[in-house]
Amino acid sequence: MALDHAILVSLLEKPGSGYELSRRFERSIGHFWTATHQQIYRVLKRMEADGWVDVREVPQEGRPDKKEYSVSAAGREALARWLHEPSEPESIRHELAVKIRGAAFDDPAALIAEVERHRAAHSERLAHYLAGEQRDFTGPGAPAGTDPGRELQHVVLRGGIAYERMTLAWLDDVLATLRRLGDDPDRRP
Amino acid sequence: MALDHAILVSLLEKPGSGYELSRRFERSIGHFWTATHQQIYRVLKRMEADGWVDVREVPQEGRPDKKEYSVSAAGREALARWLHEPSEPESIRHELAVKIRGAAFDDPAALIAEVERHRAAHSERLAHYLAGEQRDFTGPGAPAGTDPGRELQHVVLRGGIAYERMTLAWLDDVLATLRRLGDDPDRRP
DNA sequence: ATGCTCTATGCAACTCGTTGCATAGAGCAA
DNA sequence: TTGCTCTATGCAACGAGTTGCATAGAGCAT
Repeated sequence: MALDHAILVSLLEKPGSGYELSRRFERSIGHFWTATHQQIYRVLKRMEADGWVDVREVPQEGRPDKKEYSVSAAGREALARWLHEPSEPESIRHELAVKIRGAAFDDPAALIAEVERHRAAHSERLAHYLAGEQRDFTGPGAPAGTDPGRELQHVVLRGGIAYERMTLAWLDDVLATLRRLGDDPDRRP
Repeated sequence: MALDHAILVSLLEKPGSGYELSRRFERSIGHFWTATHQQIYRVLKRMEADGWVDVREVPQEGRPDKKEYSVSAAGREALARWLHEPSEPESIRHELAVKIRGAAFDDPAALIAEVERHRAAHSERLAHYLAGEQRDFTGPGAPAGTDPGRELQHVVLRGGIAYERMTLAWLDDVLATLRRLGDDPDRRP
C-alpha cells in the first residue's frame, strides 16, 4: 500500500487537490509510481478519514472549486513510520519479456515492429528526463544550492535516466537477436 | 491479464503441474513476472474451462498425485493473438524511489541501511543470473546450437543482467548522495 | 510420538487497481 | 448552437493480486 505514501510525499513537496495530484502522477511521480484519478480520490478520502491529511475548500474563478489537501502531523508520522520499515526489493513485471520468450512458439520476426514501438517510447522518455534534468538541476537556469529535497529528487531522476538508457541498449540487443533469427533460421553452422 | 500468457509460455517450454509452475515463477519466469500459487491455480482452472490447456492426471509414488497441464491448440492460438496485439510500455513502480524522495521529510541517513539491504539483494540476483547464464548459455558445459527458443531465453536473461547491473550502479549513487546529505547538512557554500 | 518440511491442491476474504460512466461550469472553435 | 476540451469530483462494477487457512500423505529428525 505504497500509494498512500507516494501521495503523502507529493503533498509534502507541494499541497494540492486530487486533480492536481492525478496530473503529477502522469509526470514526475508517475515515472516511478502510477495511479489513476479514481485511485487517488479514493485514497485521499481514506486518508482524510484517518486524519493523515487536512482539507481546505478553495473557491476558484472560471473553474470549479477544489479541495486542497495538505499533510497533517499524523500523516507525517505515518510516513516516517513507513520510511523506517524495511521493504522488499521490487519484482519486475515485464510483459515484453514474456512476449519475447513466447515468440519462440510463433514468428519471432513478427515481434520486431512491437519492440521498435517500445524502443521509440523509451527513447522519448529518456529525452523527457534529460530535458527535465537540464531544466531543474544541471542547466544554466537551474536553481543553485544544496537543498536535500532537490538532491534526492535529482538522484531519483538519475535512476530514471539510467533505467531508460539500459532499456534502450537492451531493446537494441533484442532487435538484433530477432533479426538474426528471422534472417536465416536454417543455414547455420 | 498477462499472467495467462506467461503461464502458456511456460507450459509450452515444458508442460507441468500448478505446483511446478509456482516453483518456476519463483525462478526463471519469476524474474520478469511474479505469481503466487493461488493465482496460478485459479488461472489454470479458468484456462482449462476455456479450453486453452489440457489436463492429465499423473499418479505418483511417495508424493501426492498431480495434474499435468499442457497447452492445447486453442491455447496456442490465444497466445499468438496476444503476441500480435500491441502492448503498452511498462510503467515502473519503484517503492524505494518513493522512500528516497520521502527521506527529504525525515532523516536521509536513516535510509542508508535500507538501501544497502536492497543493494545486497540485487547483487545476489546478479550473481544468480550470471551463474545461470554460464550454466545454460555461455559456459563450457552449455548446449551448443542455435535453437530460437534458447536464443530468446538468453536475450531475456541478458536483460535481467543489464537491469541488475544498472540498479547496482544507481544504488551506489543513491548511497553516495545519502551519505553526503548526512555528513554536513549545514556548512556548505 | 511429536513436530518439521516438502509435495500438491484448493477455498474464502480481502485489498489494490482499472474501466466505464456521470455531473457540471468555462472556454473555444466550426 | 453544437460539439470539444479542460478543470474538478465522484459512484459502481469488475478484475487482478495478496493473505490466511485447510487438507493430506511422505520423509526425516529429536
